Amino acid sequence: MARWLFKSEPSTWSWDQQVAAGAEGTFWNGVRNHLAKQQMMAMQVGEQGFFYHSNEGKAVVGIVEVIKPYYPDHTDASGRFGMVDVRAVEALRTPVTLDAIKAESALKDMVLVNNSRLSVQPVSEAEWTLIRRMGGLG
DNA sequence: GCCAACGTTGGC
DNA sequence: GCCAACGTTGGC
Repeated sequence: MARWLFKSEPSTWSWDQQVAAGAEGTFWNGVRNHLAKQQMMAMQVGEQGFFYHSNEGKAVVGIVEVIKPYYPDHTDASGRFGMVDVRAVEALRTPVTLDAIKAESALKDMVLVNNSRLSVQPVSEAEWTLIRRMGGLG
């Protein structure tokens, strides 16, 4: 099972809105980057990812699950990009900030640290486990 | 197909 | 609000 990280600006789409979308979830539209697209194409239903607030907050705040595999993004006029559907699984007890991630040497190779502009990223199993623990989840 | 110009993202 | 990094566009 691969692990992922989804980035969103709270002013565009926040964790609270994701939670409010409930079990039906929502589509993760708006990705216009081929590297991010490739991550989404690799996603399987049931795989989980972190929900990260960029700009404001700058922290991992929750966990989402992929509930629909890659399909065309109707908001992309060019027809080149697609999206997946995700639903909120649970919030971290305490958000794990970018500062905390950068301060943790075991996380120095995270894509979030090295390619901060990529909006959908792969996360290793070790990174997944550690950030979950830092966020107060067993 | 190269590369300069431009636009966008996101940390600071 | 600034600006570096990066991706994309478009002229050649």
